Amino acid sequence: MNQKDTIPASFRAVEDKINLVCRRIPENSVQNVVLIHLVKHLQAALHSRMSDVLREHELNPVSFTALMMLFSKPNEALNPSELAEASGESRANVTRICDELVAKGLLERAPNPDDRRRVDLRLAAAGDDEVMKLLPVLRQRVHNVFNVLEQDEKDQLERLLKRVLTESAN
Amino acid sequence: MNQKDTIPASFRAVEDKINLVCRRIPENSVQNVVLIHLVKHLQAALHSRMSDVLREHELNPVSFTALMMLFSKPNEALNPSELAEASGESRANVTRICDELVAKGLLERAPNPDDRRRVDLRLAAAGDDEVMKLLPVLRQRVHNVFNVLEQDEKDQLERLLKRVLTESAN
DNA sequence: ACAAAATAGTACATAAATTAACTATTAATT
DNA sequence: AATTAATAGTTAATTTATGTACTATTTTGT
Repeated sequence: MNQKDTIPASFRAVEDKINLVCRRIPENSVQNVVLIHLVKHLQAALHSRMSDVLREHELNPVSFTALMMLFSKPNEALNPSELAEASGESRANVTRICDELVAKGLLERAPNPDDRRRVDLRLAAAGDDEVMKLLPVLRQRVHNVFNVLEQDEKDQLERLLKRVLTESAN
Repeated sequence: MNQKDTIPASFRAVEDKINLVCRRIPENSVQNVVLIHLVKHLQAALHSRMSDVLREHELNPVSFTALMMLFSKPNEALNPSELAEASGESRANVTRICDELVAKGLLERAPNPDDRRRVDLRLAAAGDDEVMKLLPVLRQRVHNVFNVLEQDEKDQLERLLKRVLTESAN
């Protein structure tokens, strides 16, 4: 059976048009363009699922990721530059997100004792609770979509994505 | 050799923290969370690369995608709902993007003769030219990042992404 | 034939993110 | 020691996107 049949109907419209575009300009690789759009659509679907869960808690995927990254090291601070790198956001965006999370009582900022350029960020107890509460729901409603794949397929997907990311991130 | 070594340094920070999070809540699958973040980071890297090319032409990835989808069928109109589906954007966003593209002279709107709810969208000649000009540059600077993979690896990546997208898009 | 449901597209208030510039501070260079 | 370069974080203007509600129109159901 052609595995390519198992795609959402909405992506078929995307793929059909990419096929036609690449007929008009044959030097393009249909497959490369399809892959780009697959990544975009999958990211949007994952983002949407996360948003649906987090909206009720007045959070969004970016602010939740920030909390989760701080949750990883409850006894250490991160600074905004580290958080920017860990969450894939710009430093300006991290400032904005931290403003919101501090206002919600989920995160605490403090001056760094050793370097006055730096700010120490720590999860507040309420933030820790929020992550504890939300991660199981996210596992059910978002993370588990990957369980449609077998273990060896997940391993392969991870390797392939990492190689493309390495190539594209410089 | 461990293929997982070939990741950008910036993603190592992500993966390290995900590992620590999943030590605190062991029911989570490190790999599923890693996969979600891989997709997010890859999408951001691809988006950034596209933006770098398109910015000089006062376009962005979403407006270019709209042009490209119309470019696929130069002799037929699309309506905003079809374009929304083809580009993975909301109908409200498509209205906004079309406003911009009409203002730039790259796209034309007309009433649909058969159905007064509908609008016909067509590429203007200038839009056609823009796509012709930009696709080769995008191929060089964006699409070709996937050429780090062998053909069978691209096939596998496509299949796996489609299966996860099918699972997550409903 | 008429009413109800659904679709199409837009408007607008609000949310989210980017970009460039800035000040303060530390690190590196001379 | 002094100067230059780099880093850290923020600000604010601008860009991009969402969510909800709306009107107009067509389709569906009775």
